[in-house]
Amino acid sequence: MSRIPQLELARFPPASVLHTQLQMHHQMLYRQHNMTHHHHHHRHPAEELTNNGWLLPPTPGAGPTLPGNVSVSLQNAKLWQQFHAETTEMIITKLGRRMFPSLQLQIEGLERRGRYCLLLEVTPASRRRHKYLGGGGVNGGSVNSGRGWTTAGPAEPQPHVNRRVYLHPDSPATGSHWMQHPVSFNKLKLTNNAVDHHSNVVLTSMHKYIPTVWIVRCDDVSRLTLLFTQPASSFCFPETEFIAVTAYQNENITKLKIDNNPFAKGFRETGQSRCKRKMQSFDSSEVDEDHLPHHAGVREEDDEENMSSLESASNPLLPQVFDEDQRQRAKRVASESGSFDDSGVSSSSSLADRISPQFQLNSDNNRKSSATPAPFQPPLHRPWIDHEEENKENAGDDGVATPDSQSHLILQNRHTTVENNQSAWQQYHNHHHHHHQQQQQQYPSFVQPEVHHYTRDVFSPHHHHQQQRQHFSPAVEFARINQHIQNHYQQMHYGQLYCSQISQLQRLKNIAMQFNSPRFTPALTPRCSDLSPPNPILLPFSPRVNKVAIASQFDRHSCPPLSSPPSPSLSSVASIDGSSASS
Amino acid sequence: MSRIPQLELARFPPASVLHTQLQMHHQMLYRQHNMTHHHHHHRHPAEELTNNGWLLPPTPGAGPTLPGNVSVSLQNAKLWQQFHAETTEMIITKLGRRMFPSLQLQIEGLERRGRYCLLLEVTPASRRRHKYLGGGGVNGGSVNSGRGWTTAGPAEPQPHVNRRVYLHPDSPATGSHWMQHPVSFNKLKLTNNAVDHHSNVVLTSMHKYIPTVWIVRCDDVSRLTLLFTQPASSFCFPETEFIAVTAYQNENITKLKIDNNPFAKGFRETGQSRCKRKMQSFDSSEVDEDHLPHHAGVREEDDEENMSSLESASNPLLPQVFDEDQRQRAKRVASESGSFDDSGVSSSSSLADRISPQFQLNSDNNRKSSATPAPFQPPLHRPWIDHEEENKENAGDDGVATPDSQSHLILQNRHTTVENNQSAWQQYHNHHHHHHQQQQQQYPSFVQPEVHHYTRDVFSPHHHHQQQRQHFSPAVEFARINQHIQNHYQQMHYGQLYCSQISQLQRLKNIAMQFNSPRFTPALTPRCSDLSPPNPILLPFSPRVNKVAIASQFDRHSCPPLSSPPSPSLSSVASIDGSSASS
DNA sequence: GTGGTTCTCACCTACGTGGTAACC
DNA sequence: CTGGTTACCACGTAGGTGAGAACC
Repeated sequence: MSRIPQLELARFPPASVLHTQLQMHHQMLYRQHNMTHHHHHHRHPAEELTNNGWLLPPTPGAGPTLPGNVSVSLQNAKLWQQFHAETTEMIITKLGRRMFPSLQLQIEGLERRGRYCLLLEVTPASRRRHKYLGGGGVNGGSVNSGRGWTTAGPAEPQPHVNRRVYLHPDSPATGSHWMQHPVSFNKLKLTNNAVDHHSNVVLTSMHKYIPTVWIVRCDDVSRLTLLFTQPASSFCFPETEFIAVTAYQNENITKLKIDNNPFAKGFRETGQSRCKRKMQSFDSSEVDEDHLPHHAGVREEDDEENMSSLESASNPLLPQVFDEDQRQRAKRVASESGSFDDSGVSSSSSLADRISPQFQLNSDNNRKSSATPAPFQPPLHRPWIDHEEENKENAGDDGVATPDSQSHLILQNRHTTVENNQSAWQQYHNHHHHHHQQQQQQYPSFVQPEVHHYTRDVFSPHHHHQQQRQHFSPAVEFARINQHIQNHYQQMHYGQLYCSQISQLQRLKNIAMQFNSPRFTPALTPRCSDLSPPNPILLPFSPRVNKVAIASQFDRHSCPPLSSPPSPSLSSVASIDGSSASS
Repeated sequence: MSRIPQLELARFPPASVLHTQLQMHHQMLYRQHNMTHHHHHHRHPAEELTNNGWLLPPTPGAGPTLPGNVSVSLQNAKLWQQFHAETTEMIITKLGRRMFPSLQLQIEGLERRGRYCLLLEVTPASRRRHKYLGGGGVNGGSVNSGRGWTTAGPAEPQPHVNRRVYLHPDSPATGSHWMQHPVSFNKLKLTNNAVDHHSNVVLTSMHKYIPTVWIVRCDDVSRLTLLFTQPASSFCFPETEFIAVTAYQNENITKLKIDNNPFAKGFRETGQSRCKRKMQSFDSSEVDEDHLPHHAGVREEDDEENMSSLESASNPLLPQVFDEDQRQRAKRVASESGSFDDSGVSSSSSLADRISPQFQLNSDNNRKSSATPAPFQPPLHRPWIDHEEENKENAGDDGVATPDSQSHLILQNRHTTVENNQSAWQQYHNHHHHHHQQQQQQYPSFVQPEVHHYTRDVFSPHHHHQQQRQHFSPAVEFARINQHIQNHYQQMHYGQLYCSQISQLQRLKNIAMQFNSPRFTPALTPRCSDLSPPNPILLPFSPRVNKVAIASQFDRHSCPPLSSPPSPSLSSVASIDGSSASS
């Protein structure tokens, strides 16, 4: 671990700076939800700042008052930071693969009797395609110069938001429910199957993403038809950024996964696994298939992680050892049948604290070596991208941000017509032809008209890397979510989604269709994710697993100042305090 | 199978005859939901028939109009009938055990956009305790005279309704959702743990029950506080009656379970199970532990059932063999991760049709032999029962039916005070002392005041065995359900229940508490379940697995005539038609 | 000892892992 | 050929079975 830091390319996206303005813009959008077609073509939401409506309380009768402070903290932040130090990778498969470090959040500040929906949007975190260099180790040798992630050309068009969003199965639930115990998103699955019918999040391989959690208040069920008038907050944690891959590139990531994911215990070196992992292959890449002893430095890590793996060993006497409440509390973190996942991990971290603190507590030291991304790689030859770009302009996108625009968050509102979407879909179809991806028979049913309207987004990746930020979601955000849910509902069954939510969002969808789909498409900062700040922003993270991370204000009446949004480093520092930091 | 029919005691409970009156009574209750305390002390609901309010349409603005016809059919009726021919037994354990033939229902007639809750209440189906004679086979011999289920004394006090009710995890959902695919209750678990915290259904061993499905309309979420004003229908299927046991008594039941439940494949004789089952022990009960060859007659059954077991063998190529939609449809019946369960069984039935039709199609022929129950067994010495009966009267129960009253359905409304419930709880506590059941440390927390009000019922078993019947649930029915849900919600977590439901029912609970818990406690017909009719009422069942069973009208404005409720045999005959029979 | 309950076990389903090789 | 994707596999976790012994 301490041997390769300067080769790893851990990236810390700087936060988008005008998040507060976006927030205001959203609020204004909500006030204008008069079911009539209206369009905003402001390239800069700063134009909306003169609207002082956002300082007013909610429209009378629009719902109960908001809670004062809502804070979200990443329970398994330490584990995420370990992965982030190596540039997290997440496997995506056709049938869907879970994220291994799953988002496990401790939520505070909600109204106990209020009702909320929790959503996780996997937001594109880079405008660039990514590439791993020197992955296999063509020649044996401990130097491994040039290994790491670089960028390669512009990003491919991303699936629409409603294909990248996941509604927490408990939604909607009371604030008491969400705050009672950590909320786990471990059931979420990532896929690269564009026609996925399982409500999995559809991503593109070799692209960078960051999970974004949405908390949407939907308290008064009698007012669910006006759900988009309800406030919502979004939270994301920089250390949860990851690159979607179909096969692991960095073997250190593989090692971390094996040593921390209980489902991968079969590959741990402690156990009698059928085939020893291909780890420690940096000295001899062709002979490593045997049970070669490895260097002492690497063994240190193995030992500590093997120790941690013991933490999640199954104990058949558990039901007898613990009393009922304890069992439930333990199961609570594991989230139903979802394996120990990170709960075993969190305990493993505390165990490893005692054994090898330099790995657990000095992850920032390791992270100081993350550097040297190549901001402008020659783009790969992907003609469908160029083709896409051409037609994108033909589709009448009037709010698309320029590729290298500053980190302004731009609201984009288009006249979304069936024709436009059809052409976009056709391009998508061609794109798949280029990629030789499967052309499945479900595809025609997927292009049914109602799916048309909200299933394709012509490359407008969202990006809001700020912690401690909140804003209100526009109507179409939920219309897309609804579409996603609707697909899932009709295709899936007794699974993770529940019709209560569907029925509620169905109404919203109908309204939002009259709304004619204004878009929420903030532009990206130029290579926001490809340029790592010299000072790692994760440094101030607390060493404790619990109550690490992010806190956020959640009060409409006391929004942060518009003119001076906190810098990324500031918001990261605020996360040190653990809860309800006000900066 | 054809060798032992005269020894089996399959029972077919005659339907309660005054179900229609109960229906009217319920409707009247709904009109009186004025949030004030009001009490009905009518021992015979016939007194309510003069109230013509039930013929009126719903109170204006009380909700959308009802759908015309709602029909529910038992998808896996054939499997249930196989078990019912041997008197179905269900294992109950401390931690909860699934029902093996689980209720899998095809629902029709709902409004696609309407919202409904589905609940399963495991209703006591007998006033008697039950006992199996000659279970182990004390002496080897193929005669086995006297084997079978008999009754032994009165039933023990039953857990309260809210401990015997299970909310389908999908609730609430749209009619479209419920009708889109069969609804499976395979996640339901039965327990004998009176202090169960897992929302399992609490039953008493050696007692007879029948599952009752409730469909409750909760369409307008803005009116959920008046949920009990919404209409509800209940359906039950006589062949789903079962006796709760802690260990199987009838080895033929064991055989059926092993041969049809995929999770019990390890005990099938086809496979190389570690220990061959103790089946075919009727000729040599002490030597049967070995791999004895058995009679040809029995082998016929084994062959057909082993063949059927092949149907549910796992196919690793399934994702490739089926397309996406087919895979989902197949998984749909299996209900998420709930094993093949009866879906493999339904196919096995069709397979067995070709091989041994006399077992599949002529189950009524087998059933003609079910007979000779002992209607008046000398009651066992169970002093806590007598103690319970004594205090039951002291508790001020003015609406309790006499033990041998006719099959009138009696609505019981009591001044439910905390004192009364406390005494009832104390008796329950004593009862458990007598039985040497576990006194767990959760017990004190379970007796918290709010739990007090709705968790104890002083022996008022419900009984409505009619098919094709529908009635409206009173407020307290849902208050109890809500209590059940509330317990589950606080004790469980990411599991089967969802806070949407809890939040909605929480409001109802608060209202229902002002309502002061009127009770819905129809009396039982004398030995309704212990006396089998000479002609098996299951005879008219359709041989097809799909669309067998029950249909029911669901229209407030066209209720069945009051004076002449259909006889049990009539309603059973109506089930032949498969759908929307009008008796 | 009897009758019923509980615990443990081997065996199964279901599914989450990364490795591997085939595939394109 | 390269680089990325896919299918399959052994090996885990998690949990649903009845048998059988232990228990009361």
